[in-house]
Amino acid sequence: MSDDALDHDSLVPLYRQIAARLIHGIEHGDWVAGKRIPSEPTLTQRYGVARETVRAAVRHLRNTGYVHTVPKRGSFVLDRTRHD
Amino acid sequence: MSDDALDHDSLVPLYRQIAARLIHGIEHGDWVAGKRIPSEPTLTQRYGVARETVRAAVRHLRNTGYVHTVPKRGSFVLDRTRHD
DNA sequence: CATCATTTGTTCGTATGTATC
DNA sequence: CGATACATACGAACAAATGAT
Repeated sequence: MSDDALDHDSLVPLYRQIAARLIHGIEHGDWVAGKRIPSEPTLTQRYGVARETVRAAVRHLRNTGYVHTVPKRGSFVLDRTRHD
Repeated sequence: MSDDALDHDSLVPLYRQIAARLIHGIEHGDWVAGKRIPSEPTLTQRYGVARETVRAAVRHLRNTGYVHTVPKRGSFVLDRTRHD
């Protein structure tokens, strides 16, 4: 499930690569609407990057309407059915 | 209160323009001795510049004795009354 | 009710690479 | 070349709310 290693030499920033994997996972149904995506520490460890990088990725998901973040709770997948 | 947009075409570097605004704010009493000036992220957003640029501005304030910076806490206005 | 682990928020320090003037 | 500026990324530390036990 998109668990290939990140390409540290790519022109695509790490945070974008991670965002792409998360989006893929969401659209693939790994996490459905209302469910929480992995926490920052979890993603940090999974991808072997700094927390800031993970946060940038999640921020991207938030900005693109894939998730909403609840402080101290996590980021939850949004229902995109009405976002066409 | 010095909230005009920065002049990206000026001969005066952006970090100096930001420093000037901060100094103006300090001397104007926006932040008194002991109080913290806005954080780097806040200033970054407020002025629409890179963090490095903000850091250069704050470094200038530090070098000129306006503030002292505490790692992970912020930059605090110094009491300049006895610096004549 | 108290305690503890989890989780996101915030903040400064540092480094690298790129681009421009 | 040096100064300025942006983007990305890692590190470290503490705060504060939440939820489970």
